[in-house]
Amino acid sequence: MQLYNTLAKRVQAFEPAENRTVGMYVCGPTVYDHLHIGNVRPVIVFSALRKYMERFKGWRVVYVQNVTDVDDKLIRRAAETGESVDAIAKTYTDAYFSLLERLGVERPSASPRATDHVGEMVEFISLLVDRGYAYERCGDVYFRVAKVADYGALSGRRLEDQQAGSRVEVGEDKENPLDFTLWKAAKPGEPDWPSPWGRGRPGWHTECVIMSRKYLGAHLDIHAGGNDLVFPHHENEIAQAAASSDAPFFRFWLHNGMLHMGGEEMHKSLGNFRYAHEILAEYGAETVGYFYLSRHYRKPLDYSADGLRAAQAAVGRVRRLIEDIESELRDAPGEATERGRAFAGTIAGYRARYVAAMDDDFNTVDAIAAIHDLVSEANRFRAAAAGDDRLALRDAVLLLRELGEPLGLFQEESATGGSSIEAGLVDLLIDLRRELRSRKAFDLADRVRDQLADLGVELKDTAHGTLWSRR
RNA sequence: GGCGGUGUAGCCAAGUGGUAAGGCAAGGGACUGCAAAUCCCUGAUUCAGCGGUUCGAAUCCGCUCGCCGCCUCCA
Repeated sequence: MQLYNTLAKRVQAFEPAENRTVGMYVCGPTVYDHLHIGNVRPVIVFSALRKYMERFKGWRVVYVQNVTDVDDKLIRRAAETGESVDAIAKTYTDAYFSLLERLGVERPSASPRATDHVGEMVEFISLLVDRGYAYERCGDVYFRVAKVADYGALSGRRLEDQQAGSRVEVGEDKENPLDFTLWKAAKPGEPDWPSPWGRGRPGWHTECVIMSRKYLGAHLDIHAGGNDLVFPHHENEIAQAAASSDAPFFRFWLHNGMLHMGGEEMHKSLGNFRYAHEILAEYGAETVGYFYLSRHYRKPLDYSADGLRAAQAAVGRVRRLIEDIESELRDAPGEATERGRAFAGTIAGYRARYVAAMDDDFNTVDAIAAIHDLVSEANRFRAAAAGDDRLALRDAVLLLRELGEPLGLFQEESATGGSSIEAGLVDLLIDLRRELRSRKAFDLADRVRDQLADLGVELKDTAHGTLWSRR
């Protein structure tokens, strides 16, 4: 498949480096608060990419996502609330995993925490100091940016330009304003660890270098995150990797666009944000997922209640088809007819379109369009076909579920199947109601339908029987 | 100042040289005891504006205008 590589600044063919195994590292949360709906975009997008690679490309994906559990924001939060940094980190790490579950997103293969790797980071920083790429000032250690020949290659900027118009404060004791902190001397009361430069804590950029190498080994295929991380975070990772070893670092760098609200980028500091768990509770995982994936992942996405409502309606259209067909045909016996086989051949074309779209820089928007065209095709067949020809509609449902799977869509079980008491009772009422309708006792028949609706069960009378679904 | 993104129907949104996908909303018709759903029909002579290249441009080039971002912690 083809993916846009920020490092190359163009779309390139992507293949796993070896053994059909893809190593993917996605920058994870700093656990000082709940995620807002902007933070959740890379979570949804890149886990969908992961699933697509697993299900449709036949690759094994090792998906590593760090948890940053020590940094300035956590320390500030601790000072504000009186809780310990550890307690805050635990609270929001748990909240994060709970959110993943409610989003229907698979857990990462590994979720290494920064605080579990401080020793390794100290060793790493020592190596950089030994090699002349880092220097100590008053207990802080800085990375010497000017020593890396192609610093700025990822973000497309040159050191000289940055210095000219830079807003960076020169203060501190940096040799160069762009030198970044590898190790911070601890102030009293802050979490700290021993190091050759005194007690302190690691800077942010180092953990990803250590952890990606440790957990992905040779499979440094893809490093992903929001495009606000291109500079300085990812640039600084690359610089450290180059300074520490000649071994190659990540080949592909993928970046998602920012979520906007009211035309501006969403930020905690701007106050224009909504918590992800609140939106999720309001609309459900399927609608939220559809909303994100109906816009190309590299472009900015504007949050809006209208957009979520449109997503909800669009998802409903597909789900209705699935529910109706399963309600009508799930237990129907019979073999595929000739006309049914022709239909199955037709819908295979939509699968091909979906794959082509997904392979083209993960164009979920076109992939979803193919799904909608498949739904239209199936609806037309459904409106026209009779008898055993209709059995082929089950193939459409299987295909919809297959195509929806990487996207986290259309996986929910219909309520109609199985042998639950509920299903049995609804079937019984439908049976009785059919009798009422045949005797033109429409007032009673309507009462059954209305009262079932109040209970959350929707009845639909069609030429092929009465169908039901749960609302 | 440096670097980058973006502007497509009422709304959302694909499409980067071959003659405008898809969704939502809206209107008309069919079907239906009614309802819901579904089907059919209705939409951009046109892709911010102007100019250029080309047999051909939403797509390439130039200029103008609007909006957003990175260069500082940030998904």
